[in-house]
Amino acid sequence: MIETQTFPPPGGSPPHPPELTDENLDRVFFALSDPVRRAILARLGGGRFLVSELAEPFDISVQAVSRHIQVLVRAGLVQQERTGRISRCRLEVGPIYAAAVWINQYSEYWQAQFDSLADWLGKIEARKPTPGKTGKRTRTTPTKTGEER
Amino acid sequence: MIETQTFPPPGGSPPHPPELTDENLDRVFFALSDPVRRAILARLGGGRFLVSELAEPFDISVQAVSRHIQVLVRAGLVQQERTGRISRCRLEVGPIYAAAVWINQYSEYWQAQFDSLADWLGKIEARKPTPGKTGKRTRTTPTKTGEER
DNA sequence: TATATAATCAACAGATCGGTTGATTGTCAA
DNA sequence: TTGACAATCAACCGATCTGTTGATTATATA
Repeated sequence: MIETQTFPPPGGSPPHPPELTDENLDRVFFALSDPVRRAILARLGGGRFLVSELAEPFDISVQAVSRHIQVLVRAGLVQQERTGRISRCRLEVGPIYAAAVWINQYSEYWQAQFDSLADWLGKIEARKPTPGKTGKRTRTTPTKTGEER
Repeated sequence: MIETQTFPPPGGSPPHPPELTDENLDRVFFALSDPVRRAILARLGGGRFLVSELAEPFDISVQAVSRHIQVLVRAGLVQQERTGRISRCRLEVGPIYAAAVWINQYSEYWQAQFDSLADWLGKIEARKPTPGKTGKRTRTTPTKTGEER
């Protein structure tokens, strides 16, 4: 049996990028796996927003967006500051940074095939829009009862 | 309403890192959100493995692992070569690269707080183990019926 | 040929996800 | 005080997720 491995962050070092525990990675990657949540993060890249403001672009209820935000909060990707009846949300990039660290474990494998990330990022810099927005919810993970057999 | 945005890859450019469509990102991030699947990817970093070999370290059935692998295949992270009754699995890093590209959209936000990714990666280089292994399945996304109220 | 093996398919169970509507809580303002 | 508003809670529904066991398919092999 493979044992749990927590991949500790380096000694004293920067502020505090979250630890790369399995649980943290689960929550972060899961939070990123939904287009609505990614769109919310993209909005939050531009500053702070109320829940109602974040909900406005979507066709779903405010309650549904509120729960998406809670998923982001549990993943550490969003922090909420409650003042009175309003709740202002802001982006917290630490977990994204942690995810980047995890992903870059595989950079050695793609270096053979692709440009270094920096190179490709440099190439797309020119046409770079604001971070990814999204559209309708179209369930993307196929149904369990197989379709390609 | 925010419209779907596909963030096309640059002109001719490298081999073919998968497009950053919402659907692709959904599948890739979802595939990465499970510790068993991440452990399988880590194993596959070391070469090609049979399904039965990949299943061996886990406490779950071969069938369950087979379905995890199918999730990885649908995300484009694993390719299977069937020869006879055996199916050899290998890592495909294109989608991980694509995920890295998406994540690096946020690098501008973490540059203020943290080291550049390259810097931190350099720091942990010394203690770098093989990519993340995992342990038991402990559902990490909490139950819907709220706990913090 | 008969049998063991690799892998998947199929059906099921229990938990979770993502949406809904309605109620509740708490704050602001007329 | 009363009412509007921001946000969450709560219960529900249908679909999906992850595991199970048993059957099936297809290939090796004794």
